[in-house]
Amino acid sequence: MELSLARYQCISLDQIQTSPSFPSSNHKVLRTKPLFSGYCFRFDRRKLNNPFDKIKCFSLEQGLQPRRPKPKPSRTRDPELKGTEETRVKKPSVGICSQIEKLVLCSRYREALELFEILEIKGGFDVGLSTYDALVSACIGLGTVRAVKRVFGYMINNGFRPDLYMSNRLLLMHVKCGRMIDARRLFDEMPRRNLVSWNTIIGGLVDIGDCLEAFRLFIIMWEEFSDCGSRTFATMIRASAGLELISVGRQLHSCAVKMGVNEDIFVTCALIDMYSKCGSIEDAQWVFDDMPEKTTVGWNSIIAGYALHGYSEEALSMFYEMRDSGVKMDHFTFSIIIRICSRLASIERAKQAHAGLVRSGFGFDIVANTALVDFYSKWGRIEDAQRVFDRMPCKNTISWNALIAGYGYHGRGAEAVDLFEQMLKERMRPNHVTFLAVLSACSYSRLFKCGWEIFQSMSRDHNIKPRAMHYACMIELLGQEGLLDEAFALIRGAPFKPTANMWAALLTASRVNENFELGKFAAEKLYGMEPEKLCNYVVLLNIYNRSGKLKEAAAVLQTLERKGLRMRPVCSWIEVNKESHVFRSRDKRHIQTNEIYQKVDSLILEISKHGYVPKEKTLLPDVDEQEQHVLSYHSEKLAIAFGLLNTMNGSPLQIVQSHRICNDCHNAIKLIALVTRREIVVRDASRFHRFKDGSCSCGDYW
DNA sequence: TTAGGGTTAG
Repeated sequence: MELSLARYQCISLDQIQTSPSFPSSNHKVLRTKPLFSGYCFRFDRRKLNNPFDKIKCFSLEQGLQPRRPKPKPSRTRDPELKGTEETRVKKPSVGICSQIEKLVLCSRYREALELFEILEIKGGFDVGLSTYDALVSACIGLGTVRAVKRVFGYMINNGFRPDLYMSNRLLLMHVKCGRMIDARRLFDEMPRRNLVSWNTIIGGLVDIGDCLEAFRLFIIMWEEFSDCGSRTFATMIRASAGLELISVGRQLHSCAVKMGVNEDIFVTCALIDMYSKCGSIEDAQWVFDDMPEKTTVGWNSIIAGYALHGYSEEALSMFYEMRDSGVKMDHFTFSIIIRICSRLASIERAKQAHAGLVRSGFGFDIVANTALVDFYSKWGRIEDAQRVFDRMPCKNTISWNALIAGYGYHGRGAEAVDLFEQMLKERMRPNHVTFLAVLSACSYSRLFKCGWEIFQSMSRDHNIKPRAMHYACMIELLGQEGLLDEAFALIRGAPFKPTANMWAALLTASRVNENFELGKFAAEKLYGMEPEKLCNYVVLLNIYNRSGKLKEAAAVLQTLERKGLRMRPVCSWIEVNKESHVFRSRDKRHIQTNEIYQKVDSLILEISKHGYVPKEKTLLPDVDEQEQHVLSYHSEKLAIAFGLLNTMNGSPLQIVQSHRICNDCHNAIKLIALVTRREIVVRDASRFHRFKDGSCSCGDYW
């Protein structure tokens, strides 16, 4: 592989610190000299300030020579490489210990730990290194904190002093079971460390997302060993991806080439992933094309890369290429494909992926099943989502979050809250996403009291500080209750600077409550905070238009034109016979316009018999009398009418919208589904828009 | 000598 020197220039810690994912703490810019600069890896030695004062400047040049074979280790037995004698003066327990070891060999970890209970209860047994090693494997296999505490506690109580090998195993056990604080303490207290110890702790730091600390340790490690292998490179490339720093990743790539480890399969896959996560799918493709033998992980990485960049069709065609090449698919492949289907709204392909998942023996995989729960709930099949969830043999917080959010999307807030309570009863720890899901569900279903109680319990009972999105949910909830003063007070009382999302939620609340002054205030805040963001101009424009401030609206339009920002009126679309049909409110461009309008009129008449009364209140002070009529021809109703005219009786309709559905359309569509006996699914093109603007009246833009 | 690495879900 040829590398251009010009592409692999200079990284420095200040680049890391200015990356979007770097925590905005008080860390100073410490290093202006590059970590790696081209092929001349030399640094001035100088002392650095806190918090990295332990890092001394170092020279990488010796570490970048082609790898020399390591000298053979001495055959002399190192006293530290053997378990201490203290472990050998106890009661013999050969039977139990060998049974534990055999169970672990068969991956029957739970049973092994059940047997270990006998040793725990009776105590005083002679437990050998191999048994401790097996118990560590059992803990890693199960991944439970309780098992780690039991095994580690037993070792300490029995005076076991681990050698370097066992110290590394214990370190790994803590890392893999999510006990990073203990792992770090163990690592810091290790009398001797080798490359395995460093790789283990650095890998753990990357796993928990502390990539900067991983880099800090990597630098110290390099100073200590002047060497590292492909394992370290794979991990550090992953850390660059975590920090979204392509320049760092490129330099590591350069180093890997120089050290001859770039063709290592782990390094290659990490590079593909790093390039795609850092925004360069072209580089990812380049590394992938260069792979001498394309493995399952390689394919997974490149497909996930395309999906990440929004190239869902390309990702699917790569998936078909993978399938045709005969490479085995794994549970990662299916998880990625299900997510792509979710984006493409392709129920047929998702069903095929679901069937493939089961056929390939990954039917119980937690990640793929969670992706399925998310898919089915987003696409209007909450019962299917519930079924998949119920059949999952093991669930984690993410699985629960997917289902709770699903009930939320469906306006079934009470069930979402019930699920949340059930989750707590089952001792599953909620995280900030759980609260976002349940608070959004409360917001959609207008469960004010419930939402407020859950919001307050976040920090009180679960030690989770509410973030801006949680505040935005609460502002929306307060707004729905007409409590605008309280909503504004919540923004002012937030322990951080109000974010655009929070102001956007207040804006929506103001519009719903017809408080134009507060709405304008919130919109101008938004405008001031993100002057380059199109949607804020659009929100402000919509506000001005609706309040009849035509001069101000014209000024916003001029600004947009000057900046070259283009906006589109809100719209809905439906796919019929593999062709998308896009509708705007009062749209009359479609070839079937007359039929569509007649269909809408007949539908409105039909659902009126079932109690439908157009009741969306307009916020316009200067609304014309035709507004009620306009409501009938909102884009989603036109799309549904078109769908009913052009699809078979009984087949489901799927409508996608650029915006959030209004109450009137929501009520009308529910009744249309009832009278036509059709399943109708309406989905926001991006659910992240939901706090931006609660309206879908004609004349709005997005 | 053993042990440490890459891709997935909300």
